[in-house]
Amino acid sequence: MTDIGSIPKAAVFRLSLYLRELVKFQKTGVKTLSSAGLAAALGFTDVRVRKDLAYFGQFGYPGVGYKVDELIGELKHILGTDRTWDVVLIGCGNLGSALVAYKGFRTQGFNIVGAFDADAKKAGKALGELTIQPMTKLAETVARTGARIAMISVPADQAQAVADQAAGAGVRGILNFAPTTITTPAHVVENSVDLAIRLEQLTFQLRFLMQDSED
Amino acid sequence: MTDIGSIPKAAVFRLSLYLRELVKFQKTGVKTLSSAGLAAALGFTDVRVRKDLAYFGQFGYPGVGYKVDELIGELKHILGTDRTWDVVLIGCGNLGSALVAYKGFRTQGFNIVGAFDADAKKAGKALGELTIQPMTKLAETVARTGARIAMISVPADQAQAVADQAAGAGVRGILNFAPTTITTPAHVVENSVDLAIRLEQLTFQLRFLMQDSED
DNA sequence: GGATGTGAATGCATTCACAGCA
DNA sequence: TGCTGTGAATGCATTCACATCC
Repeated sequence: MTDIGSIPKAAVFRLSLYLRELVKFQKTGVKTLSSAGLAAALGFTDVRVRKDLAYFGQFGYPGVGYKVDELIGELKHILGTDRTWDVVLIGCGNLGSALVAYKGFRTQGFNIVGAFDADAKKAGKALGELTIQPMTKLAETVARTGARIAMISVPADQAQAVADQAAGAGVRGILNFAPTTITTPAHVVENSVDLAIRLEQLTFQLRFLMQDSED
Repeated sequence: MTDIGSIPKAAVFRLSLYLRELVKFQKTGVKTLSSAGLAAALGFTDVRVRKDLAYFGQFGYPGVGYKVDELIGELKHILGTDRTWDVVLIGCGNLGSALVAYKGFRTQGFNIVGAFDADAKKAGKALGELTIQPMTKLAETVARTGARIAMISVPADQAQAVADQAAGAGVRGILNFAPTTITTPAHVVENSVDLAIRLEQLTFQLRFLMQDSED
């Protein structure tokens, strides 16, 4: 197996973009696609596509290109989405509710199998097809379902405590939507998505674009 | 004004993390902070913090560190959040509803001033304190409010059309939550957030961490 | 001919080492 | 002494040029 340390993180991210785009091509009946064709759809160069794929193996056919079905299978295998992943959600506020209802997870093989909230008053209430459970039930659900991923959408000041509980319950990957930095043990992978920061990055670019820099 | 082209994108992103962390320090009454102190809170090195800040100016005091209040002001100015930004939301499904309700935007100075949906049946319905409007009203609202940012949370197959309409209406920045690549004119900045891809990146790391690689 | 795959060169971000200031 | 700010060195990602194969 390829050494994960030698692979640029950016390349792995682009792999997901390639997969997303390939599925679109597949739906329109395209059977075979060149690196240049895939690159054009994403605004990249053909070399970048080939170099990214080359980190993981040789999937193409010289003179022909890539077989769409085949490459989709390979990318799913590499990214780990050739199987289903059970996920628990912690934090059932506005964002958490949207995450449960978001259909895009299911189609990618992510299955939310439990919803939890620290607020005891929420326990027992319905959230989509799930019933909100108190945090005391987290470990039990993780053990029973084998869920290895937690999505955290709690207020910033609770995020670290909740992450600790998730790690303690046996979760191995955390997607953190709380607007704060959290730390996890070495055997738990953590990724953060801060929506406000994403807007902030946009305003930075906008200030230059709009030349209203009054210094 | 600093040349935006010479500044690493990653550095700008970290600026947002610094700001977020500084506000936390401010709340606990910290008046002065060294680059090492700020770095430790985020798991970075002190040099990285200083180098990132140095792209934009000299904000520190040798032998002392950085004055928390002052640096917060500088970072907000750099990032463009020393003012309020009006934002329109396009796509009032689950995710869109959560975005409207998300309090984190308001506290960073982002104000959602209009909610739009292509589905005519949704027009007139309430969404938080807003009333959902048909897309035909988009240009008018953008012109009236001066909103320069659009958040797009529509299905993938509508995203490009909606982005075109937003650009046509005078929007200059787009935060795209639809799981697809969209293109915009040169004078419109675009950033994408694909929630499923974020999970996918996590499973990639997990497969290696959990050593269940069956090749 | 038309495409992939890859060593070599380039360019960019990070880290190192230290000058300079309070 | 303690800390910031920065030129120089390193390391990493991207691009270039081309060997290779259908």
